[in-house]
Amino acid sequence: MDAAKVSLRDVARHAGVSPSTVSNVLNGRAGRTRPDTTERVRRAVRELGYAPNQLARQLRTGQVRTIGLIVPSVANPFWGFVALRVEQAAREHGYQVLLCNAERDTEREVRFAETLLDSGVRGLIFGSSPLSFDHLGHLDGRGLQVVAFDRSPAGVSPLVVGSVEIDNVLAARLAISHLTGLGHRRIGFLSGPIRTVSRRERLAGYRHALADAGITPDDDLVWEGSSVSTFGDAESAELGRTGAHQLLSMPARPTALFTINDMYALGAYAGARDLGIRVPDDLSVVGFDDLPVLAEVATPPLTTVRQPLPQMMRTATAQLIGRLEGERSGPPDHTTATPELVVRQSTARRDHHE
Amino acid sequence: MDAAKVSLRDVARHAGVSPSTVSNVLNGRAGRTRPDTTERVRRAVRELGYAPNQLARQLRTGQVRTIGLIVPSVANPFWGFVALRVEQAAREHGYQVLLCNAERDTEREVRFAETLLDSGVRGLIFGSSPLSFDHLGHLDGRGLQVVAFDRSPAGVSPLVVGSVEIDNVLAARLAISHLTGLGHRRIGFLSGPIRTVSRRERLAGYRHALADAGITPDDDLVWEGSSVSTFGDAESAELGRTGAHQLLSMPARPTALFTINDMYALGAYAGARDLGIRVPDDLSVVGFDDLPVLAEVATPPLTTVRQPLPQMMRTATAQLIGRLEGERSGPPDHTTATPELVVRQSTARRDHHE
DNA sequence: GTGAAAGCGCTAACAT
DNA sequence: ATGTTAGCGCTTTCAC
Repeated sequence: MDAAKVSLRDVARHAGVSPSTVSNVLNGRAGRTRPDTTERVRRAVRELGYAPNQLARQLRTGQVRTIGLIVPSVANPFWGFVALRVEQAAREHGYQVLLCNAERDTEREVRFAETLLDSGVRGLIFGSSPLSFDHLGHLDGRGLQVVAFDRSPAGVSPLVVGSVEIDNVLAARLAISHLTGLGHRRIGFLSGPIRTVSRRERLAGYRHALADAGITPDDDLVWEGSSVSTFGDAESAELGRTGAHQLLSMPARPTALFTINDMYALGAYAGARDLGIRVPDDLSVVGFDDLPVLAEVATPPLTTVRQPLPQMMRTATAQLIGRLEGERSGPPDHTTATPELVVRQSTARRDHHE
Repeated sequence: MDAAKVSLRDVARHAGVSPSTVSNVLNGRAGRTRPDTTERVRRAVRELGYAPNQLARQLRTGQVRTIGLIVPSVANPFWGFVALRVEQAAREHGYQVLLCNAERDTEREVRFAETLLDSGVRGLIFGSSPLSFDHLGHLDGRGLQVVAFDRSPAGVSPLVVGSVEIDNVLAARLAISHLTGLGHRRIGFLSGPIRTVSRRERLAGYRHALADAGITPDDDLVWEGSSVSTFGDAESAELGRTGAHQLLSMPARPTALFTINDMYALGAYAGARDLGIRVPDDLSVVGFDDLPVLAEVATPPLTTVRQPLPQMMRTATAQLIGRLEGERSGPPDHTTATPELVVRQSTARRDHHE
């Protein structure tokens, strides 16, 4: 009854068969054994409460049904949702997910990758972070396969077997043309360090869209906060607030703000409030991500750009597992999803109040 | 250079020594080897880019420097912060953390526990969830050790070697007496399913504090939402909104709301707004958790009860690892931390506007 | 101070 | 249809 240390051998003895038979029965290769033997083994397993030692199994087979998910910050609910989706998809393939919180720190990314590799994990999904995968270059040749999410495969590391992202340029255009359509001409761009591909692209999209509307981009309106804290994206909101303070204290202050994610937008709300500036009456705000519920319950409900997360994560996971199981090979798979603007109540016509 | 499949034997050969010597050098048992041998081995390791196979090591030693953290919902940033802290503390002891998202589902908890056990993990930290640990009873005897956070060890399972929680009764009293002190007499209690010890205790504290203020608790003011969605705590905010709708539509509606966590509070904000009820002018709201930044940037900034998370998680982690390493034994360790009320701007005097 | 040998629990050829 | 055997990569007595 006590499952303390029953090994496969114990089961074999108890059932009066050899270890290999037990192994065969347990690994679906029934049919290879006579029904009654199979039954005897099954019963022994049950009676002894046998649970296979995965360590031994994995050591022997070299197969580990686990993938790693490396995210920039578990404190940002966005990544919580990403994790949720990946885990869900992985489970459908019989895989487990190891969630690693890298805090946007390259060194930590490397350590995670190494540790996982050492314990047999061969597949990793990376959430957006540094520009390239150069820091993982030395891991090449160890069988590692990487799928990038929201992080272009630009570095073209041989490790990268796939990528999933949205069209960030388009996403930014969506946001900006919504704003210009409402008559805004001085639109701020609020972001943390622009060191990821996705952030670069969003900035590019912002500039293009402005130009398209006949507005000359003004770099003074681009605020790039630099993080100091080691505590990740709680900080996002904080940065959004600080950025808003600065941008809104300019002589010719912006009438609208486009933020790099919803946490920044929420922070910007607070920043505006601090200065007695009302959203959306005096200031329009567009966020990014459409954080489930949070964006909706915010005061006022946040207009934001949504990424189709569920499909994206499903795709990323399937790509990775496909590679791991050798069903897929050849050049990397790249998927680009289409963003969508969700208009709520944080944006209003500029002339509204003038 | 290629770290593909260098094993300890390869290193030994390369250095002209035996495997055991390499093992000794690598496991700190230097001093047992002559300095020059040690050096030779070290060089070989470097030259070959050797990385020990943890699977093999763990199989042999039975030691796995990994603990599991089971949380009810990674989509609630609160648990993200918990994870952050646990991981931080664990790292200081040289341990890794496996983050498991149980979605408040007992079956998933069991599966996680079993899977981890099968891969050698012996220590688990459980975030609040069901009332007891009965569902894990069958795992007894497999060497599992559990520390409960925000989840009383009431079930007194032999698995539980420690627990860390705040004084939830006191926490609720803090919130309620703040409110009664402001003149509120009809105070709603907004929660999801009251199936955890901590939620029960908060409800008890709410009732006591009311009684202390000479108010007869009215059960119509206790709203216990039932979750349906499988998507965890994004739902919290949703439930908060729904609950607020109901409570605020009563003939004699409450003038204040105490919510089971900050996500509910944010949801309640939205619910009130939907009905044209202003916070804090027409309705005071007190949350729970003090979600970093989110509570602060909310509109209005949220008055809430704070748990001293960093210390609590540090304690929980240390307790668990202490047990795993056999430094600690005997009866379970219980720690109760003291909550603190953070007053911001979501609460106001009741007579304010009457 | 160093090496030889056994074995952790499992699987997979290869017999029988 | 089942059993025998070898070995995944490591650690650890126990000899030398």
